[in-house]
Amino acid sequence: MPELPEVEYGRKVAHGVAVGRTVARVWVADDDIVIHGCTPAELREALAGAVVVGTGRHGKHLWLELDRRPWPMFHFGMTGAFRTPSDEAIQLETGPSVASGAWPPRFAKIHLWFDDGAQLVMTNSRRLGRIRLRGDPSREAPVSKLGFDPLRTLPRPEQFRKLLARRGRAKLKGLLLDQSFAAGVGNWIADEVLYQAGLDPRRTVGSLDDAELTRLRSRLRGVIKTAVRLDARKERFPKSWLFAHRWGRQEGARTARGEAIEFLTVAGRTTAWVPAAQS
DNA sequence: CTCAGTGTTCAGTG
DNA sequence: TCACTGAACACTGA
Repeated sequence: MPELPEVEYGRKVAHGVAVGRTVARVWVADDDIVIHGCTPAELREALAGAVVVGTGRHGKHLWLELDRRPWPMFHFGMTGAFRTPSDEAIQLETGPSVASGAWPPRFAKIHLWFDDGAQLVMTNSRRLGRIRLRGDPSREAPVSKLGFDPLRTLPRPEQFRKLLARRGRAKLKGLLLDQSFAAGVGNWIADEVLYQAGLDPRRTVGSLDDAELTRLRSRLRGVIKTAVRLDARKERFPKSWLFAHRWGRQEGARTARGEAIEFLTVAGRTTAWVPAAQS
């Protein structure tokens, strides 16, 4: 479920392992779905011998900055993660190979060795992730087509209002999931934000009054900041959140406050919400 | 065996 | 033009 906080954690892992180091060895999977728009050989050549000088992220995309172009960029899709040999840390991938701590992990798509012996692997079991090469990731598609990144550049209230003015007919859930509006929000963040803001996911943007609009913006920031601060470790998320109680679509599921959780399909996605708290 | 669920894109509809 | 729906993508795990 990599949404913005999980991807930001991936960036942090990559930053710690790679920045300031030279790529000593590269292995790339023979996978022409995940390796997208270039060949495995081109990806290897771009990386081999390069110095990693930084990392970047926008929404759910992240990339390594090298001392030469092009740069590799990564999207985890529904199941990807960055792994290191020692990380019992965050398990974005699930399954027996992860539990067993096998190294290199199953579903490895790219494996980097650095000059100090550190390693970094991107896994992607369901192959909806992508690895691309870009001359300037932040200024080219797909990143250039995305909206604001709520962690780095959440618009001021006035600008936020302007962005919403053009989307009056959109449902709130659909708006939040639209990557050209807010990059990095996925299904659980959208539901969490709407729960905390007390808004029905089926409401339209145009129906919001000023107070509701302020709550939406403020909870968007709050949920993402908290999840990022906790390194996307879900077991550490506040128990007051909808998050901990929504999984499994359990009949009779309730929040920590005892409110009934119900499920809908909105904007094509399973939506958990709390009728007693959202209107 | 079936099916839900993750994120994204695209074709078709209103 | 905008937004929605459903399908497709690939795969695991319940």
